[in-house]
Amino acid sequence: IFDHGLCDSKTEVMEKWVAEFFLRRQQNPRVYGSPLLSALTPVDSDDCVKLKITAVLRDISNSLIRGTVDEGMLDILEILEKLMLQERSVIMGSLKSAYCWTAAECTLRFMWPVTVSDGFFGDALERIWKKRIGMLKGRESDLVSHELLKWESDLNEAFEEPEIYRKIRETNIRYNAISHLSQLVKEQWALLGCSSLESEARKRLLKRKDSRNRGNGFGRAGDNIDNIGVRREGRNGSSRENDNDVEEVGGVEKHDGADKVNEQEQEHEPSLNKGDITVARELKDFLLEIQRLIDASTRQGQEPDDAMEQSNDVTPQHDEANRTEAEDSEGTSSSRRVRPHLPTPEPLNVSPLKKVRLERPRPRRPMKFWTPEEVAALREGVKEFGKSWKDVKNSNPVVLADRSEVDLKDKWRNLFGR
DNA sequence: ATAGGGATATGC
DNA sequence: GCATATCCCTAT
Repeated sequence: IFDHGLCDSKTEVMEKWVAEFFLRRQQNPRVYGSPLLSALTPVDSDDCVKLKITAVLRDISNSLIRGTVDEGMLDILEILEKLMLQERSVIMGSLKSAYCWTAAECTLRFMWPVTVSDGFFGDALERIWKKRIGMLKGRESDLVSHELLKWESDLNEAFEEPEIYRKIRETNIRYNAISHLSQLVKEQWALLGCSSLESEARKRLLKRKDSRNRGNGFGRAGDNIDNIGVRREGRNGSSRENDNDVEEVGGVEKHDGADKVNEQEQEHEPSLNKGDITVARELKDFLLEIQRLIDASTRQGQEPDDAMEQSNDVTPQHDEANRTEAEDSEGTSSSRRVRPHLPTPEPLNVSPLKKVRLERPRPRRPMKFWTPEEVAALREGVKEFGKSWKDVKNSNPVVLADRSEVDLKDKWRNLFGR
């Protein structure tokens, strides 16, 4: 930072980088995007939009981890849409679908009573579909998709027709909402690419390499460098969820064997490699230390520490790694790494010698003939999605509520097959 | 997840 | 008994 003469705004830059670091850490569902951002000094530059998107994605991920899909999620999705508009990028299909199914799920929550009149379904329709989505329509938002309009009409119908109400009530909307949201998050993380810290590290690494090469008389063309940087950013960014950033800085050179241009050069410069890894490791230790402090101050009165450690981190490997490194940085200054101890896995019972059926065969589901309406829905669906029965069912979940994907396939077979 | 074979229900 | 529709099981 100092080298780049950014002293004036150095706090801001630092804050942004640290914020970005925390927001991108997957194993940390205790960091909340919007509060973290609002705690920072307000800056409104272009890269700030990127940071805001990162914060929004963190919030969505957190909600998904907790398993909550509520109207707060709709708020977040609307914010994401606005941010995308600011970035002048297109509103993607995944965002539209996610919004649509989330809205449906939010309405479904109020359909727990058996009949319409007993509950708050009417209120939900009013609040979510009339007011909220009415606003979207008002500003001609791209979030208003065909899918969304279809749901709107289906739900309005359900208000009048008890039969349709029942069918929607029994549809597993939640599953669809969650998968669309996951898909959205995945796409967006990929689109964001690598973190500021990481791209800065790459820039400086390449710069150093370049100056060395010139000294050695290799003389790689200068324009090469930018190309390499850009290309890598794209590729890495799209193939990755969000990992620990610092680790990546250290690993930039290590797990990068695919890039032929650099492969040979690396072997000639082991010292550069080593230095960078050391710096990255130190930085990581510092950040872990900071995080440990934050955790200690936010976790008061929530749960006993031990339980926290185990329940919050998703994978046991990460858990172990974090703990040992944290101990290193606070305890003795030796760089000795403690081997993780993992429990011996339970042996799986996979003997193929005998396949016994423990459960008695299930009673056959009562037969129901296909109504012309259902057949029409099936035809429409196949016209649009082909033989992707999952999509066909989703294209009209209300009419096809009583039919499984296999049923659709079977019906199509006896309509046109063989 | 999907395709195909097969079992069971329905209608004549 | 036969044809057709629906539902179930399982290999890919």
